[in-house]
Amino acid sequence: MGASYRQFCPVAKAMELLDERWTLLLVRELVTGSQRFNDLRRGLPRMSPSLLSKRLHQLVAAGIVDKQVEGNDVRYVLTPAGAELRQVVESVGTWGVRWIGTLGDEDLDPKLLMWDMHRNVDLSAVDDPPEVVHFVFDDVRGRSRRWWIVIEPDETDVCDIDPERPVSVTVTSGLRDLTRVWRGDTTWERAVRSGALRIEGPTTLRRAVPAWFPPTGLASVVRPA
Amino acid sequence: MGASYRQFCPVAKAMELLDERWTLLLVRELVTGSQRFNDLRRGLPRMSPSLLSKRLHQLVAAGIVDKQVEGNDVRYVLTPAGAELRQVVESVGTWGVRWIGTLGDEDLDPKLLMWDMHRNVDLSAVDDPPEVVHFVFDDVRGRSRRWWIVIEPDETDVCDIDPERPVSVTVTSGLRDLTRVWRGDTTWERAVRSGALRIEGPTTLRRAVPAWFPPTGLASVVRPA
DNA sequence: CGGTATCCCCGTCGATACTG
DNA sequence: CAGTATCGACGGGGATACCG
Repeated sequence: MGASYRQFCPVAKAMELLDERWTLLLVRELVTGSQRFNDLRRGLPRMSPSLLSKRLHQLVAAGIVDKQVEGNDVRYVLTPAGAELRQVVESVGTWGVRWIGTLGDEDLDPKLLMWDMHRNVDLSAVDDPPEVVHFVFDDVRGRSRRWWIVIEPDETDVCDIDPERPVSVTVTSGLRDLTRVWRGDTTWERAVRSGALRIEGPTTLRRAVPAWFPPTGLASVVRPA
Repeated sequence: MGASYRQFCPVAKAMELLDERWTLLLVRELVTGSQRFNDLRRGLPRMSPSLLSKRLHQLVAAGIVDKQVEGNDVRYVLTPAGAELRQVVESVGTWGVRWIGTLGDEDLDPKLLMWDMHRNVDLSAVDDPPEVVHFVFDDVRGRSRRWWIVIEPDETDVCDIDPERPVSVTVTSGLRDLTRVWRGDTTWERAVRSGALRIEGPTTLRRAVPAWFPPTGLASVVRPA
């Protein structure tokens, strides 16, 4: 646990927990719905497993997370106290999206982007699954250049190796461009229009893609003029 | 500035700034209205001046604070971006007051309590200033035992030495008891009724005291059942 | 899959003193 | 009042390897 501020103020008491590195991002993952250790890791790829383990213990000790073990199955679930941290995550995210527009190159991560997009696919918007969306980042070299998001009727997977299934649509762009679309800094439409992003495939499907990856909560936050 | 999380997520980008120790408490002070270096210090007594200086520089660099110098007069004022952090401070405080009820002895601080109370006096509720409220913490020894809050028509001061002015009301309690009242963990009325807190003076004034120190925003947050 | 164990470095923070 | 200077300790956390 972080050092005490020695203040009775509720903000101080809360921050003793929340100002530790990674803690609120872990809560964000839990709020998003991840419950398993390795799913949490995927959302926090730069966090070491030992630190993740430590933070989970701290959150359990603080009454924010409940560790539910059933045989081999381990799940970390937010308690009522933890669930209310959603308001904190949202207010922080809203502020961040409004006032920190600039992303450094080191903030861009294809794997993380694909992981986040795939878990937010709107299955109800996909008329005729399965669909396979192939992403190509034309400014990335190596294994992270090409990705496939496979949308089944009731689940979605992401692959970094060719699943060898018929591709419905191919999306080609710079990594930063798709990231900005996903964050809501711009729209699919504007990105396509400007040439930053290309969608290839049958017209109906091309038009449907944006609906499969709908703006998440923070993406629709109004930006300052 | 804190280390990068290497994530495009707005929550991560925001927390790179906000998860550093003391930062959000400093923002809280600015949101509360303090603008001068030494006033900020009073609200953050355990923060070293060099660290306060460093954090202010960081906030200025981040576009959250504007340093306004006019001759000898230096003021730190929130920018529009900084002002919007009020939502973050409030959501964190709301969560804290609801889910972290337990205060350690080390969280209690008479000087900080008096500083916070004196700056939140509701002058409009004081019918016939000046009034002098004398506080006695019967479980504290030494210089921090006795305090005076002097309410003038248009300003309020706090003293730890006898101002030698006629005392209107004397409030006697344990340090924890008054802290809990001020935080809204209990009410003036309940504290008096239980005997934890004693108010002495003319009846009219005794009855008026709670209105002079009205519950601040967080104090009125509903607690979980 | 679901974690522990270890190890060491580097940076933060705290304390204190001091200046214009 | 409004800060800067210095300095040392400590421990957080990053990396990596490993276990059940």
